[in-house]
Amino acid sequence: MQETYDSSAYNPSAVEAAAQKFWSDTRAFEVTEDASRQKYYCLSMLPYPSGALHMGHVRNYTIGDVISRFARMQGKNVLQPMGWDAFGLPAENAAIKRNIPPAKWTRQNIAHMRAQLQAMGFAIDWSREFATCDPAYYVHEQRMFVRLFKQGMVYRKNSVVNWDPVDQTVLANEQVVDGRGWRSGAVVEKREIPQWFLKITDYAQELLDGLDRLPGWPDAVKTMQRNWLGRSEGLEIRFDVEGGGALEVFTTRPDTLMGVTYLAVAAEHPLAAEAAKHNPALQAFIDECRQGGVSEAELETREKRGVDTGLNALHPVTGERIPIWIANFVLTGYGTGALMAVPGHDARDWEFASKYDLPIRMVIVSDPVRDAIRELGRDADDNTSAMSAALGQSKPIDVVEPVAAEDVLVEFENHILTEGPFTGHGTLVNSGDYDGLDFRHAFDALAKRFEREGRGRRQVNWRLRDWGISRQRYWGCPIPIIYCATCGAVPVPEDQLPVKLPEDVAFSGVQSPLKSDPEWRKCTCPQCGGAAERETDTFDTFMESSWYYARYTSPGAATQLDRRADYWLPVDQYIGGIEHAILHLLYFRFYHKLLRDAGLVHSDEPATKLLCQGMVVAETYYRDTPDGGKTWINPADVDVQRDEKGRITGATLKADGRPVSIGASEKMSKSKNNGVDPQLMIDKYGADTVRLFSMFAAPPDQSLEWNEAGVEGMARFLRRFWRDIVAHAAQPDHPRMQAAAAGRTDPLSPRAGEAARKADGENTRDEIDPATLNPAQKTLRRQLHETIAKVGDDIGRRRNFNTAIASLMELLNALEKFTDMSDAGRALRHEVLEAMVLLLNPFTPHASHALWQVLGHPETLIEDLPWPTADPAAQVRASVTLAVQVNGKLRGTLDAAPDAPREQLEARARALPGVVAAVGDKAVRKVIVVPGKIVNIVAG
RNA sequence: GCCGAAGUGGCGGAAUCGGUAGACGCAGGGGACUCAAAAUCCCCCGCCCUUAAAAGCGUGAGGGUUCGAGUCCCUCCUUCGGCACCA
Repeated sequence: MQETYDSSAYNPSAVEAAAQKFWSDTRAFEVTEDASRQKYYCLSMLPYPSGALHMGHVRNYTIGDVISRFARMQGKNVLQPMGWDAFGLPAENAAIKRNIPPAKWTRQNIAHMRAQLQAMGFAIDWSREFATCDPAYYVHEQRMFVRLFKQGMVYRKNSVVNWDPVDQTVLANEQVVDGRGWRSGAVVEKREIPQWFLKITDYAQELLDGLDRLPGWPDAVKTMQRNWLGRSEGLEIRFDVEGGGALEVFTTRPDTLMGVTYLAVAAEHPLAAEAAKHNPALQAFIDECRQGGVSEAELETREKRGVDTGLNALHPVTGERIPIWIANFVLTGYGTGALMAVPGHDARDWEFASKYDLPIRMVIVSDPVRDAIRELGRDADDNTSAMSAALGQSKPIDVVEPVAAEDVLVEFENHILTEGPFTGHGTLVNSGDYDGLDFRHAFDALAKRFEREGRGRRQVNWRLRDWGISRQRYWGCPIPIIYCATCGAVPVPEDQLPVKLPEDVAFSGVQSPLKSDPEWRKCTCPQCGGAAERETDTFDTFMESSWYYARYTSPGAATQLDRRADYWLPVDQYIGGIEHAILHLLYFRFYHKLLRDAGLVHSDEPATKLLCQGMVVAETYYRDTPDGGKTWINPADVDVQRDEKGRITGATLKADGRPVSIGASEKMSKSKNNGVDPQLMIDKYGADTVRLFSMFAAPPDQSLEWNEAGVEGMARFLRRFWRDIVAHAAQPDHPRMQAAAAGRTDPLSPRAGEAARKADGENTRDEIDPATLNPAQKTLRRQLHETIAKVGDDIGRRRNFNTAIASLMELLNALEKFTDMSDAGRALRHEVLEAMVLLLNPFTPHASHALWQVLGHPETLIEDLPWPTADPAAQVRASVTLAVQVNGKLRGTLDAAPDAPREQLEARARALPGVVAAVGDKAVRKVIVVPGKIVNIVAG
């Protein structure tokens, strides 16, 4: 490479262009399978091409890039691919707003965002790139669907959606705001339509068990998935309905059966419709329940309400009549759509019963209450309590303090009736033959009884529901199904796939072009040859994002995957936002098992390690508007005022100098106008500075607050580092620079090279001899090797990039204080700077690419250089500082050899003036010595 | 409502296994350099009391365990993420 920039001052745009050109010219990051090397597949969640890169993307892909480059410097064969999650709702919205076909809008966005990713310098193998809207991609998805259809893994059933009665269209949950359509403002209705489902519940147990074999996944994600899957063991019990019919309910608490005081069914339950036939008030309530959206958050936060149907069920044990209510919190499609309510021992049932004055019956008692009852029951003559009698008490003995025991019981009962339910496990009371049993025994006894009577059975229930994959939208992958009047739903034959989505469409309204075009759907039945119609629904976009990771391994394959997948899979490190903890990551795991069962992959889980990064937030500023709203002002347009201690006292708009209000730090968004455009930051500071700040400002799993002053701090650090290296390399007689030049083959531009080329290079290749170093040199060298160890550990094991960068800053601070210009001093400085260039490379690859050359090396791919190794010998300390405490409070410190004996440490600690003063004339009762850490003297 | 996280100086954060709370950076104060500014460099910087030294207080709130708690346990508060059709 000839001189293209002046190396004396740091010029990010020239440095970055040169490095990127080198990577691109040498195809540095294109990889192939190599059985001789350890593979490393580092994957970041693929972006939705929304138009431009946002800070969340920058953060996500920088994390992936740091891990990828680090892994490659450790000698691994690293794959880091990129693609586009191209189908989805925003393209349809853009189409309506801008009058541009979704396909065109999407592909324009991809082109722009690809260029932005390249400007960030990510080490991506671009040869594997694809967009999920490419027919060459989704054809395999359609084939897989047909395969699953034939296996019986797919079925069609009615399911409820948000219906906008004005726009006559199905709305996404996101498009329902306060129960109304976002565009029309009409009150949304629930509507049932037939949809396709994938039997993810067949894999529920495996998805649950698999979590235990994912040590590299965050516990929070695994817990959320466990709870989402929601395995519960219980009984399904049939309640006969008075006058005919029956209701099936599922309960995990059969032990509370005798406490059932009402049953509740969903408004959509057939029994509700039956009861409402002659009851207008009931019908009105059912109609009311139809209003509003279908999201669980909306249903669960709604006020719990219900109406008595007037129908009664018969208790399966006592035959007692139990009222049946319709309740708006009973979800149809979960379990049986009906439940038994036990207000004494369930919080929601209790709330409902209190509101509608339904009876509350206590049938489970805690252990202390049980003991009190037994105490009372010892004297059966004096005791008429049904509960204690029921507990099977026998031998009458004198009760020492009957009043105290009675009080416990009364208090417990009162608490349930007035304060709230007892929801724990305990002992059954008021339960006839089952009195005195615990949860397990009651469960078993009732299960046996109902199984014998044919009235119920043990059952495992899951909260997880099957995956509804139909969407009533245009911009998605067409579902390859043909509807024939005689043959029913028939999958499209293999040789007719893909069913291509027409891309050149007018999309101005709310109706899908697939549905409004009478021609597209016309076809013939593959079975009988008669006239038939295509499915006009498309797949949920989670379908595409569930297997893209596997397709990256087999670019261009005619089949969905080929043998190359076996080399790369599973993913070694997956990185994405925590917002995907449940849905995407569960579908991703599910799909991998489907691929496995089709023989396409040979592992059980798609990714061994997972990192969920936090959001990118920024401060918000606003002014109140006369109509009570707020005008949000971008942080870039605001000046902040501070007092002499640096505290913020106010903010003003740059344009008019008048005050603006300061809001909270929130996720960057259009609505709060607090987004910072990564492109502006790259243009102003360079990609390396942007990368460095986004890794330094917070650990990856926490939210990151964007702060431009902080970005300037990173730019300062890089300029200092640059300047120090240039100054060091400019010393014409530098011994190590000569050594570096000796091994060099091509001419280099930086002026360090000029000096280096003049040197003869002889007698200069010696390593530093640690034995001859003076104390200051030893200290710096120790810090260097401690830093090497820490940076590797922080990146590789802890994934704490912020502390890795902090330790590199500390090392540079120490180096700048090290002014030793002897040969040994300069050689040591050279060792430090070379190591720092390599250690910083994952974060600032462009600067490292250039500075490596300034240090006298030929232009090379730094990722192919070995990661520095820490020398344990260099890290040995002659002495350590121990904290000395008296009663846990710090009273002094002392320096001692790391292996100093306990007695010596104790004696020296007790002699410290601060310790003497704190102990005073108190007796020393105990001394705790933790070698290398602390001495704590317990006195008093 | 349910599930999962997080709360530490003026700010972002550090403290990795229960062992000196505040590394590193930002902001701020003081100084050097400069005709001046920018850039750069040096010093200070948790709160409180104080001339100073020293003491005291301090990790959202309240309890607990421990020689010792930011870290472990219990209760509560606040904020954030998810809740199946946003991606």
